[in-house]
Amino acid sequence: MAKQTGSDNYARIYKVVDKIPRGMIATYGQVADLAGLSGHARQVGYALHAVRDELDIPWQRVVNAKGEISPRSEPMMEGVQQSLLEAEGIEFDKNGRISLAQCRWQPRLCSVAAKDELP
DNA sequence: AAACTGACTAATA
DNA sequence: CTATTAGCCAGTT
Repeated sequence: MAKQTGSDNYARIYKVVDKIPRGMIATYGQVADLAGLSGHARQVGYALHAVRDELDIPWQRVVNAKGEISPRSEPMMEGVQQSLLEAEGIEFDKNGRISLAQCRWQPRLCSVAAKDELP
């Protein structure tokens, strides 16, 4: 088919992130994998940066592989993500780290159903 | 059009 | 634990 790149990948990422239940978190790599972009964790972060607040994407539920909030370019957002997560019931470690083993979203129960329309 | 940058991950030392 | 290397893709200059 014609050009199906760029925004198409973003759409999957938004879809997956939007599936993350409240009180849980997912890593960039995980989102990328669920979006069918396994290995493209970088794109996930990039897509989330472009999503802005215009959409209802819970970008705050996406953290890096260390279970910590990644340092972003905008210092004004510093601490905002953590506050949002805490408001959802996420617990942070003393180092501002989240217990992945405890809050990691495990898409194997019945979520993620939406599936993707691609092979 | 080429080069650079960026909300990443994983492996290796 | 830190440091380094490699891979990935899109947007900006």
